[in-house]
Amino acid sequence: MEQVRIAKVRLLSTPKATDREFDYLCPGMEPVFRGAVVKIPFGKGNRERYGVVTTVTEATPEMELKPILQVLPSDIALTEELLALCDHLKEQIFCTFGDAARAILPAPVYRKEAKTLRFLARCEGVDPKNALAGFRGKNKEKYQALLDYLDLVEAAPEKTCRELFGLDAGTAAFLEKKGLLEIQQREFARDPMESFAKEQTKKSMLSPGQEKAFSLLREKLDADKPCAALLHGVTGSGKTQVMLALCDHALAQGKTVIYLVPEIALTGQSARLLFQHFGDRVAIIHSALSEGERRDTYAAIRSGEKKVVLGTRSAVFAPVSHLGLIVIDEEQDGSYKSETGLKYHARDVARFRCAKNGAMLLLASATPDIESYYKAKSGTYSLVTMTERYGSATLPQVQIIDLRPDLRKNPGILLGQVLREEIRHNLEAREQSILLMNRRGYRRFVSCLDCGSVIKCPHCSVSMTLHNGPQQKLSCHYCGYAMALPKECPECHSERLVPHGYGIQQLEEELAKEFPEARVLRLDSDSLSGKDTHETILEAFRNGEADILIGTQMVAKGHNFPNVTLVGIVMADSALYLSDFRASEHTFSLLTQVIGRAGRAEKKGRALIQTLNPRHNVFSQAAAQDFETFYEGEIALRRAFQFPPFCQLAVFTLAHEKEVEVARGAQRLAELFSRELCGEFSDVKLIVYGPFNAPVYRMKNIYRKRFIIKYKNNARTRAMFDRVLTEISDPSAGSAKITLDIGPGLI
DNA sequence: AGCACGCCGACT
DNA sequence: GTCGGCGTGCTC
Repeated sequence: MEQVRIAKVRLLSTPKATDREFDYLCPGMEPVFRGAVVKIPFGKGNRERYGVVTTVTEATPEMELKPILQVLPSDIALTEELLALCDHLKEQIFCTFGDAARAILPAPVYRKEAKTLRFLARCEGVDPKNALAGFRGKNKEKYQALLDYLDLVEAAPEKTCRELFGLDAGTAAFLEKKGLLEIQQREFARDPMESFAKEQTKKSMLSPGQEKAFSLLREKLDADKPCAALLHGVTGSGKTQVMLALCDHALAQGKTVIYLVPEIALTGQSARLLFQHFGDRVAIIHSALSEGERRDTYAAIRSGEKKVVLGTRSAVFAPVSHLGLIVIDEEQDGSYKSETGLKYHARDVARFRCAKNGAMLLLASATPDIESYYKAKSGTYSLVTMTERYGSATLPQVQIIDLRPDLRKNPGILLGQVLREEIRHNLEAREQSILLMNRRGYRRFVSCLDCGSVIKCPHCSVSMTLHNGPQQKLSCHYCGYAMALPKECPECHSERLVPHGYGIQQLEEELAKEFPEARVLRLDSDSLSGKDTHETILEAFRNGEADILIGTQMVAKGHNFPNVTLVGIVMADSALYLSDFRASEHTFSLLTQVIGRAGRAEKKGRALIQTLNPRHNVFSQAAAQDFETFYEGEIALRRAFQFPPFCQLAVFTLAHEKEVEVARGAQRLAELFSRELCGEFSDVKLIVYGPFNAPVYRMKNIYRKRFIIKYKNNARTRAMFDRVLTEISDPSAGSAKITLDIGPGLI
């Protein structure tokens, strides 16, 4: 037998069972090399699939091999470092090699779909009430539900409609032919950075405090060894200038830089400043890029044309060479953990890449993640602290207000006496105010006065949220299903349906009643529509077009409003009531950030925290911006109750549309855990909690149960997880789908 | 995951 | 009758 060139190929899109190497014949002419992306025939139908070459050998094939069809341009190919990253992610988060490779590669490499997205929309002049009069058959009800839904929401992505109403592939086309709905091709969003001027801003001088932090960090960077540092600075201490100076220093040494920002910040003012600072050298990566733009950006980074990559968490995969520095700004932000698809944490990917490249990882925050701060305290990271506010800005004066006396006088009120007076004062002084309302716990729902039932989403186990608009509408926060507010109770046909709970609309109404002359802007996901984006609303507020800005978390993040002198937190407790072990941490971080919005310029700021629980330490600690004390209390709790950083957390979730299948899978998984822990893996130390119903047990018609595991991350534990995952995927264990989330953001 | 092949219930 | 539903088994 003759020797031929054989490439070992791993598929880009594949389940666990085929996440291995397949042998293919190399074509005669084109060079095939490790890391190359190739198109190959796969399966009985020889369908074209994409894969990554891991090895090329000369050998005598033992069986008939199929040939590689095409080798993609070499500017796509994965570098050694990125190949190693794929292996690392497979090992650490139990994804497939291909899952990791797809997170790195731009989508057009492995998918050739249009850039458009299919939407279903209602047809002008179609009355859903009698549109289906001539129809018979079992699907009539589904079609009716779809048409009613489209009538209410105007248009929705086809995928959503299919999930909600269980439609099959041909239905949309069928109904379109009947003239009952319209199929639209919509473009993905445009690049929000396109309009940003590309002029470079002048460099600002560093203050003595900034200079000190900068030289400490520069020293670490210049050592050219893998290292990590945490830059902890109070809000307004000017961390950004320090980090930019460090980026400039790295660039001057011929190194490249990845600069990560939280999801919500990328369209904001601060991102624009970064963009302008780096000018032509920067490539920007975010979710709104079209696929073509993504491909071009990838090539520009890979070729070395762009030396800086600015973006949200996925930018951590950017194919830079000569990586010298990865910056993670607001490192405690939850958006660095991906909760869908590939469930990675950008910080972990960054640590791996820095270690491989002898680069520096720089984490920055005013309120670091407890786990990061622990690493800094215990020497894993260098800790650099900035304690002074930059320029003449001073910390706002903070009052903690007990709202209970106000509530006794006026049940249901949102603005207490003190906050009202402060708002009035600001209106008279022509200064601006921000009111923050935490979204969680602030939702309106509808229940029946007679039978007491709450109107629930037919696809999810949650109550529907009431929205006031031109028409009163109920919508589901989890699947997007919407319906008109019914006239009568679906259970008992009583007409006494009443709204409960408070929404941001109640706050708007209270303000309108108390301060009819005040101009109020609202920023939350409901208020965003075609022309009103985050950025336009914030810009309008910054320009003084309103006196009061009310909103959710969005108002707290990194915006600089020189004329804002009052910040009110309407109900500071709401995030504390979550069952998550990070609830205090998130509350501290949110309060600290929003308090920092007041009085950034020359004017002295005030902040008011309204609460039902004024003696809770987190409020006084956030008021004093005393992270150190907060941390000491929090880490003691984590140690006592064995939470991260003293152990790792993982969540196994079983999902299926049939409840019995989920129960069966959960029982089987429980058996597997106890079998392995008593048998082959008896040396593994871990604690299994569960099964529990997921916080939203049924979502989009899928039931979910889960297990929470506390464990130590080592090769033995990972081997055990792998064993359990393999066994549960066996058909005899049932058909429930299993997913594993390592280091969940929220539990 | 796709995609073949293969065996049963509704007409869209 | 036949189109299309999804169960089962395989992929160099």
